[in-house]
Amino acid sequence: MTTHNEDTRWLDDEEQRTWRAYLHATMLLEDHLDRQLQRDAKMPHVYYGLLVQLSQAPRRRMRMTELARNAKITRSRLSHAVARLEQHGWVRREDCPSDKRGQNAILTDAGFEVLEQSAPGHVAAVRQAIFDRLTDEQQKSLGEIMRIIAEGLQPNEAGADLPWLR
Amino acid sequence: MTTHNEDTRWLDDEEQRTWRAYLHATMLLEDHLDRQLQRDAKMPHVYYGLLVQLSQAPRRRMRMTELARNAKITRSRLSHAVARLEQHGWVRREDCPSDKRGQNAILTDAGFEVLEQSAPGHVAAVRQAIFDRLTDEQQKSLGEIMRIIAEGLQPNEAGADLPWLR
DNA sequence: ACCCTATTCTTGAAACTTCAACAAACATCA
DNA sequence: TGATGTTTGTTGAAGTTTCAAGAATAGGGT
Repeated sequence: MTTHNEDTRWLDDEEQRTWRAYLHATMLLEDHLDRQLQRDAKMPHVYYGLLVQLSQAPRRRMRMTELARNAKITRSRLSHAVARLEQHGWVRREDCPSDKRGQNAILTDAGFEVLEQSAPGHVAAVRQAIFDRLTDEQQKSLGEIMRIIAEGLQPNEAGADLPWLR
Repeated sequence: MTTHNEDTRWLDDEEQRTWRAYLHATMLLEDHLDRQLQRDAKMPHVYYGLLVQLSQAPRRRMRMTELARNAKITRSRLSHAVARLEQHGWVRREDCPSDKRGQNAILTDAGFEVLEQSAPGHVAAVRQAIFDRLTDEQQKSLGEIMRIIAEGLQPNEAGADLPWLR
C-alpha cells in the first residue's frame, strides 16, 4: 500500500486543484476561528466545541466517552482538555453513579456564561466565512458532501456490531 | 462584536447540520491523514505538505516566507517545522544570495525519496476519503465552494496593495 | 465464585503549535 | 548619510495533541 508502484491513480488536474482548495480553506478557517475564540473566549475552537456539546446535553453533562465520540476526538485528548477547562472553572467532573469507572463532564454556570457571551461573535464568524458567501444550492451541496466524507471515515457509527443489519 | 445581544442571526436547522457535518468531516479526515502519514512517512500531514511544495518548486527550494504563504501557515510554525525536517535530513537550509536576511528551504534527496515512497499511499487515502465517494458534480461543487471560502479568509492575496485594481 | 477479556479514563513524555519578543537586513526618504 | 519604519526569520515559553502504557471497573461465560 505504501509501495512505490507504477500504477498509482494520481490526481488529475482538477482533482488536485480541488484538493488543494480544500486544504487551504480548511486550514484558513480553522486558524481564523481559533484566533477568534482565543481572543473572545480564551480557548481554542475544539474546547469551545466541547462546551457547546455539554450545553446541549440533558443536564448539561455527558459521559467522557460519549463527549469524545460526539466531538470526534480521542478520550485522551478529551481528558487533557477537560483538565484544563476545569482549571478555568468552566467544567467540572463528577463520578458517574451507575458505572464506577465513569466520569461525567459538567458545564458550570461560569462555563455557560462564557458560551453565552462568545456565541454571537462565533456564529458571526462562521456565517461570514461560509454561509454568507454560498448560494442555497451550494450550502445544500456542502452539507451533503461533508456528510458523505464523514460517513466514509467513521468506523460504522451505529450498527457496527449488528452484522445482521448490514 | 462579542456583545451579548438579542438580534444575533443564529444558524437555522439546516445550517447547523451543515456546519456540524463540516466540522466532523474535516476533523476526521485530518486525523485520518495524520495517522496515515505518521505511520508511512514518519511525519504529520502539514510537514508532508511542505515537502510536496518544495518538490514542485523550481530547484526544489523556496524562500521561507513564500513557503509559509503557500502552505498557509505562520513563519514561526514553519521555522520549527523546518528545524525538525532538517533533523531528519529531509530538508536543508541555505542562505539566500540576494537577500542576506533570507533563507531557502531545500528538499534533499532523502526527502524526495520519502515523498516518492509515501505519495501513492497518501493519494490513495485522499482518493478513498473524497474522490471515490463523490459524483463529478459534487467534486466540481466542492472545489468551487472551497475556493470561495479560502478567498474570503485570505487577506486579499494578490493586488492587496494595488488599490487602483480593486 | 472465578477467570478472562473489554471498556473507561487517566497519565507522562515527546512532538507540535501559538504567541510575543527579538536581531538583522532592507527600504524609503529627507 | 542617517533616521525611521518594514520585512525576514528565529527563539523560548506556554499551551495543546499524540502515543503508549496502565489502573480500575464491568461483563460475560464456566
